[in-house]
Amino acid sequence: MPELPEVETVRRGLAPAMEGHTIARLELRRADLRFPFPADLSTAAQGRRVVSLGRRAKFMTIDLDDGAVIVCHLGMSGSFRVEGPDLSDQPGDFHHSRNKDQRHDHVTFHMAGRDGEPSARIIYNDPRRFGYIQYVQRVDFDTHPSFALLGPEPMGNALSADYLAARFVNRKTPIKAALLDQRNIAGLGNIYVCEALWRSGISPKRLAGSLVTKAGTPGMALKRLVPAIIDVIAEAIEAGGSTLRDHAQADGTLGYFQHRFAAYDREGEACSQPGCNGTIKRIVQSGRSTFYCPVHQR
DNA sequence: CCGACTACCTGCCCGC
DNA sequence: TGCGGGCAGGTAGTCG
Repeated sequence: MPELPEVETVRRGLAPAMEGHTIARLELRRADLRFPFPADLSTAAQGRRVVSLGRRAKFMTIDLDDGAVIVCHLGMSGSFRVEGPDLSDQPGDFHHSRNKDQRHDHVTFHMAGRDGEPSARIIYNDPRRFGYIQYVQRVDFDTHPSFALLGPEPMGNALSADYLAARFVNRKTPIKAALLDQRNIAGLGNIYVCEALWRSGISPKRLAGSLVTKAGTPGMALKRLVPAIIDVIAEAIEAGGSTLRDHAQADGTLGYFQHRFAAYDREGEACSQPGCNGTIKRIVQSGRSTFYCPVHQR
């Protein structure tokens, strides 16, 4: 699930329970996820106050009061939920997760408020364990190997048609793959790439370089693509936020908003682009499903 | 250097 | 009802 909008939704949902609170204990219930946990992570985090929750691309960042940052990537199946502080003791506790298999609860942040009393538990669940946690110093973040090569944020000032033209010129990879490459633009995943291409009427099979003119400037399609990316991400964050509020009340689980996508997972359905009589098709590119309309995406 | 493929892991859904 | 195959929102490593 987690692409940029989902991570942002998770960040917003966790902020009230973490920002300004102290990590009384960081419980690691296994030695690794995708990678081993950083050595001494629990010790380093214990007693630290969370200054702020942030996000870079699909990474959520937990800034601590000593200048360190705990960086979380949710992989394919990672999610967080908020419990407590003591609701699990209540009979018929509806806050207890009904949808998550607790065998896959791998990490728990035991939080405490300013008074030192337990305030909440932030639980990371990840069945496939493709997620991972890193521990870096804030001053090193931008030059850290894991983050230095990340492209611009879709919602940031650095993203422009001119920028993408410079990245895509002469590139022979399909635009679908180019947009999934986090070095070109950071935060998009399979769903939102499909959606942005559908909105901008660009075939996912088109080579990235074909969106750039001979003069090296953005072609018309590339000029459409940038606002399509910005809009679809902004709308997804908005939708995630609204659904998050509902879900937080239901069972405390964060980050699984449901959205009706225009192309993704709609194989065989009529294209909903006004005036288009196409049918959504599924193809495989680089081993991953692409959904698109062959009629209006050229 | 570039692009495609594979592996990592579990759960779920579908067809037989 | 059980079982095998395919597929899933991501990315790092390998291979040609």
